[in-house]
Amino acid sequence: MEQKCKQFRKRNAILSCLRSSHAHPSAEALHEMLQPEHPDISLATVYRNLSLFKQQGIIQSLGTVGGIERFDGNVEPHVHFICTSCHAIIDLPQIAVPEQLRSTVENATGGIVGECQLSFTGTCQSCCKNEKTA
Amino acid sequence: MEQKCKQFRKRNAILSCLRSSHAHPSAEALHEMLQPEHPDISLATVYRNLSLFKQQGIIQSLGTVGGIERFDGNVEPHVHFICTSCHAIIDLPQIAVPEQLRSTVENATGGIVGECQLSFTGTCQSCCKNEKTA
DNA sequence: AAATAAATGAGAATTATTTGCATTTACCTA
DNA sequence: TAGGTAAATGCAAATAATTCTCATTTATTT
Repeated sequence: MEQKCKQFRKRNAILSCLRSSHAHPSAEALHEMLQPEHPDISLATVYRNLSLFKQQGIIQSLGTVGGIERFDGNVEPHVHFICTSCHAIIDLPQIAVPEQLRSTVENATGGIVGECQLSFTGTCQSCCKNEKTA
Repeated sequence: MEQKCKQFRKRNAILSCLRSSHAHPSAEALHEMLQPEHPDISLATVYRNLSLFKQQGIIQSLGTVGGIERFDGNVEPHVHFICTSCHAIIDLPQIAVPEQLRSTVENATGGIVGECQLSFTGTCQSCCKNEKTA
């Protein structure tokens, strides 16, 4: 069956792939995830569109982990746990982002606050296990 | 006057330069800061030693800002404000890092938490002013 | 259907960081 | 103090993630 709306097919594929992932993928990981359904999307297009989405504020960058930029399709403020061993990024929805500090920061700096990022780094459960057995 | 201990002269110079800076410099910025006193330190040595210090836990990486890694000689947990316009990083000692959440995170993930990073991104005071006049 | 504008693929270019290797420097011991 | 060993460094080449160029394709508008 043919898709009705052909506009931005690849662009939409990239966005919905990111949004449906909980892995906070890199551009390359996203590209690989798209392969089965869209083997004709080039890596450059993934990068280009991620850039665009970021600029539009419909996705967020979590910064680099192990030298590679990671993305999140969920722009609601939420906390992350980052495993420094396997570079997994896990959401921590049970913890609140201290958004109320926003005005404190603005008063302290005289600037304007956009985002607030709270993250914990460490060793994830499965990497802890592997360390034991190793 | 000759320095008494010649051991690790360059290494120590790099570390104390980072420690005495409030700018959270990149490797290259640090290299430039060292030029007047130590024009013979190569950029590779700066990178190498920063890597070492990080591994030893005596400095911390703040991740990349604008694609460039930034370092902090202060390993005490503290909050940062990052200007997305000029890439300045400012300490916010008046705000507490929610260290007590550490155990909550460990319970939620089953992993082990090392660091806790809280940062705010936005536009700093001087960049706000420049936007107005521009 | 033609014209215009936007999106994409492929690969080259860019650039921060890392690495190999020869050299220098510091330390230790006889 | 001289000689041997290990660590640290400079330089330049290598690496690798990301960006850019440009020709081509795809969509939209008239």
